Amino acid sequence: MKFSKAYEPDQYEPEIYALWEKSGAFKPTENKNAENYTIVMPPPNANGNLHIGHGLTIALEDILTRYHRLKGDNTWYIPGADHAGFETWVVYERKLESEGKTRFDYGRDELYDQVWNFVHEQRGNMELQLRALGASCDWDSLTFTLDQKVVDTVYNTFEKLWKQGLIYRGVKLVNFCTKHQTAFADIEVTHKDEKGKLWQIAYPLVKPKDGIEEIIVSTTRPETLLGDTAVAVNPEDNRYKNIIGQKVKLPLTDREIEIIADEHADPEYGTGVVKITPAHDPNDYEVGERHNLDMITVIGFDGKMTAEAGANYEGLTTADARQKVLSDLETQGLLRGEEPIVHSVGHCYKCDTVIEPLLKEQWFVNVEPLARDAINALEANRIKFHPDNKKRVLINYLKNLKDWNISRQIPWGIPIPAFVNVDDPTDWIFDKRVDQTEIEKGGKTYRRDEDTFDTWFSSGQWPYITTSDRKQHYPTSVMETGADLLFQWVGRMIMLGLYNTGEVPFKDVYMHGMVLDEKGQKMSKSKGNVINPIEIVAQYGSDALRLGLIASRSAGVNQAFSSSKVIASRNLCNKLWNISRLIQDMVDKAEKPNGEAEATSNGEDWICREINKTNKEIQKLLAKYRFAEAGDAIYDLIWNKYADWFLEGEKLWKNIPLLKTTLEQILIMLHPFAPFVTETIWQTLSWTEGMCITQKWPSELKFSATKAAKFEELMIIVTNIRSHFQSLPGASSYPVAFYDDKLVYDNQLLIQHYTKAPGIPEIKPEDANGLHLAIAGHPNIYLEIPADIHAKYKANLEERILSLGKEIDVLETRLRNPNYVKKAPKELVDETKQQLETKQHLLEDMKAEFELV
RNA sequence: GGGCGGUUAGCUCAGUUGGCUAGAGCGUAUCUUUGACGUAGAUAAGGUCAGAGGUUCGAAUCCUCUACCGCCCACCA
Repeated sequence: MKFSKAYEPDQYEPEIYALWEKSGAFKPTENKNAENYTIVMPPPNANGNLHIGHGLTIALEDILTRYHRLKGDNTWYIPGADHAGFETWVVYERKLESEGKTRFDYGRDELYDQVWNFVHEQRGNMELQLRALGASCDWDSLTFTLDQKVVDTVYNTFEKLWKQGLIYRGVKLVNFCTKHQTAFADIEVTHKDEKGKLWQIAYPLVKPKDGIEEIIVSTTRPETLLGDTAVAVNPEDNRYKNIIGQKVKLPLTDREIEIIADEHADPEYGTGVVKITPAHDPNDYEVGERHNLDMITVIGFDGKMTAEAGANYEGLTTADARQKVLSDLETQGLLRGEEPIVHSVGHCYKCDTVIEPLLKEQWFVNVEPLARDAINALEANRIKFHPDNKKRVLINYLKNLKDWNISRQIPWGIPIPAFVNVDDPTDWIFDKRVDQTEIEKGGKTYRRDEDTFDTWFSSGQWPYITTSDRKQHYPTSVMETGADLLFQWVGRMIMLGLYNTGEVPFKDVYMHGMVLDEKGQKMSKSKGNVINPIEIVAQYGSDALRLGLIASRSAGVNQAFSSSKVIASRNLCNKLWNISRLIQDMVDKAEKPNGEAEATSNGEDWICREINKTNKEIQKLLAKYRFAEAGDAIYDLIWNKYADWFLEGEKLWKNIPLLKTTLEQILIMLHPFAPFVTETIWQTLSWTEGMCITQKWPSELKFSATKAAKFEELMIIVTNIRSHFQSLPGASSYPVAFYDDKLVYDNQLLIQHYTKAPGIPEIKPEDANGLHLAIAGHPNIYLEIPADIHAKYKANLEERILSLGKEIDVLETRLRNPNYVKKAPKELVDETKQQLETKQHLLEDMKAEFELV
């Protein structure tokens, strides 16, 4: 390969990825003396496309992976693919719908096979996209969430929980989507504020007491009245105290229900009287349990009124039933008013259907013991969180966690291995023969439960399932995922990990925030503001996307996508490409291109020092997951130090061995962040061997601290001269005269090269004239400028004297403060003194100059 | 109702044991047809670190309060 003028990522990226993959570089090494480093990828939807959030996920995880691989750890990045139970099901059901079919046209096994085929036809896209993002994961270890080993582990866990009595079947109020015909966990329900009405309805007392003939309840859902089994008032509410225990006649029915006392009724709200419908409201359900009330189901799973609602209402939708109930009450004179209110209503997060709380028999996990262990582990700091505050948030959540409904009524998932006796609905057994709808056991016939597991029940076991072939990699090193998955995923992995293995599933948790659109809005298909990572890769390159995504981003915080950062990153790749092109050119032209890399000039010592510094900094920052700062550090090194100063100077010196070594070090250090361009360069350079991905992390370069410091002085001189050249009228360059200055004397050529001054003449002190440069430590440097320009310069000098005076005041005030001198660290005080001294000298020089001009 | 973030340059944001002159990218201004790069180089302008109070020799950073923006959880008859 040869270096073209500009780096064009799309020409190299696919080949480079193939090179890595074929070479086996993604496989974990098994070096006994090395540490194990393991990251499990949050499995993306097997048949979906990656979104920008995946871009960030992969960038962060792959930086860690590549860094630890370079450091020599046995590094294992485990990819996954998610069957995405409900998500995929929704997509498939839509497909059925478009074909004029419904799920009820098929049996469960048939549907399962259909979706399986559907997913496998679509599959592979996501995996290609992961490759485009550069994920250096071990593809042979890819685990699909329906793989046999997943199912086996999930069944073992279920059986263990079952045997220990932590699994129970219960009738509870569940969040039910009548369109998708499935229940949801509380966390999966989206609440939205909506305008509604609060109706007042009179319930007549059966036997009027103390002049009270009726009580008025407030409700937003009149249709549920048909399922009322009590009316509640607050026990402290004096208005109703003496009618507690009385009966009221439930309108539109022939039932009589009791007035009960319960804290749930808020005397401040509405009339202070609440109708209780245990079968259709979570709070009422709790009241019902406390008071042992009947639970009458008046709304069915189809979203229509049941027979129990009465012949007048049976078969109506809830909306129609509401209208009818209202008009019937109106007719009977029991409707006493309505007022508009805003209240929050639960919706299905996929189809937006209003969630009905319905009574349903489901499998539940008793989470109390699991949560307790998880809380203990968290409080004992066995897992470190980034950002730290997420840990407390999680503990808080776990403390209030309710039992976990793990049944879902969708065919696409892991079947629940439970069977019920056909003759006894309370006789459930655990059995793994889920491929049969009916089994025989002990002379009895059992029918399979048609439900599948909640996705999080299986993915909550992900870390130990995926590492089962290399058990030394469990617990994993870090779980990196989106902050939105703290409860549903991270929390469950910790609970189930501890339960099953006794160990925490990972040592660190790093949670990234959401990637918002450029205006800071949440991305969504409906808003049309979605950014496709693969398009960015095509346009700017995979490395540019990564660097751009991690730039200026800190843990746990939602941040806007910034295309300017992506462009800046693309430019960095191009810069590095051209740096390499220049060095390759120098190598090609060199007479003796080989030899020991050694710093032989101030600038070389300086760059060695800076490379070492950046090397240490990157290590320190990555250990703390401070990706953005690590990226900044390497960016600054490459662009502002290596290219602008060191390489510019090397155009004169051409220390080929050092150029080669320093370039290699930079390529390796940047490789985790920008794998493609660094590898492409590595493969293109004439002298490098092997692959960048499998190099060793650079060791320290030798340098002289004194010489490095000298170069810094030189930089100040150069910058000062350049600044004058720009600001002086006419904006041209002038000879730089000096006397009695060894640094300038030794570096005349270099100064001329950096400043483009027409000459650097050494003069005698008595010949000194022109513009005197005020540079601390270098009092004898002059710009030889014409007299008229010199005069104009005076005003500028005056300003600078004033501002320097202010700086000196600040330092003096600080030193005059006895507490500062007493309490601040000595080094700091000494440093301040030193600064003051140099500035005072400088001021004297400038004042003297001012007199002269 | 409970909790968590955020408020720093025109824009998007960094800034973690409190300590040099508060940084980056983009944008802006001026200059540069330097044979690595114009996806470039050089120089520069631009900040009462949301507001008020406190702790400290010293606060963008720690504490208290306030305002505004965003998110999460619970509840909403």
